[in-house]
Amino acid sequence: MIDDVSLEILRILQEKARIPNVEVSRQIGLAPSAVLERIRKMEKQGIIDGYEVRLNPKRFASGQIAFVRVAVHEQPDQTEIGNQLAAVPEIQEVHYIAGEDCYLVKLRAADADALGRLLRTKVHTIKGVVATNTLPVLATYKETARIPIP
Amino acid sequence: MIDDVSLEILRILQEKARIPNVEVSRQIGLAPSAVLERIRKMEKQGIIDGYEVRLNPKRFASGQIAFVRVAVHEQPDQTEIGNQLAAVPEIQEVHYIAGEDCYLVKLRAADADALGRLLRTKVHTIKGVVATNTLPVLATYKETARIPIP
DNA sequence: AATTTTTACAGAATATTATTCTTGACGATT
DNA sequence: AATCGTCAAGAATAATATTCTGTAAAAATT
Repeated sequence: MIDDVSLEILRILQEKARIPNVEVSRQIGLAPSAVLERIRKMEKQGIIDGYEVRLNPKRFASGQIAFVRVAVHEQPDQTEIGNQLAAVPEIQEVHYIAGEDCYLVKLRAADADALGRLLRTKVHTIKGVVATNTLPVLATYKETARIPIP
Repeated sequence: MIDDVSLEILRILQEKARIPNVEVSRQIGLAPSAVLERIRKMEKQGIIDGYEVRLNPKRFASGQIAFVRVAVHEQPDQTEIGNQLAAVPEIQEVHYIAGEDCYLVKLRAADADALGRLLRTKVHTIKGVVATNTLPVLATYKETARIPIP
């Protein structure tokens, strides 16, 4: 369904989206129209979700990262709580962890105060949920995630 | 140094990089040449690090996510270990955690075997380092990070 | 305060690229 | 063999990027 040529296109776009189509076609040795066709197809199929700018976290950091473990007490619907957490703009990632029966949430907050406020007003207000363990990040060596723009 | 107009440009590119420059200029009501000038400037300043394709993790997932806590025993140079972890291609993120004296590493592996092999061959071979706690992810509700292409 | 310097932006001209359309080749299906 | 669908090349046209020049406002310098 997705062949080596399309994978190669994805690899190129992963490094440098926003380069012209002809440049991609030159790199993989295909006509521009053919490459365009493949890209449009993957966009339609939902494989390609979009394109985004990669910001330098050291030059453009709005707040510090923290990982928060979120425990679930009552669980009427597991999926529902995940979606509610995902809806909080400050929360970058929501993962449900095997074995630990909790979510691991990655977020950004300006400082400790903002983090506390965020947990109180947007996390603990979700029914049956409590943040049990916060891991503030001191330094980041590699991060490919989207950085929120204020 | 970075004003509201540039922030607006970043917001647009965050949602949809790879839209034409003229479209950006239309949305913020500025001439294309002016927008281009601002973008090039931010690229030079290192605020913009690049552009990448956003892949749909549900449609295009190569392996499962896992978070691994990596403890540091000997520490000749803290930064050096962070960089060594960051150099492993399968590792998506490397964060140094306050208070816990460890790294929190996010990675992707095809299955449990591949995860074990990865830890044995590429993590434990780093001197003074040991993976203490692996949190396999069962479900992900939100993720903005880069997905590795096989 | 006057002058220079820098910065931001518009507008036009040219170079480059995107997009569409047509065509042909190849494989699979009937 | 005929038909269908897929894939890709090539040409033509539409759209866009990029560069250049000029101008006005803001900073910096004297």
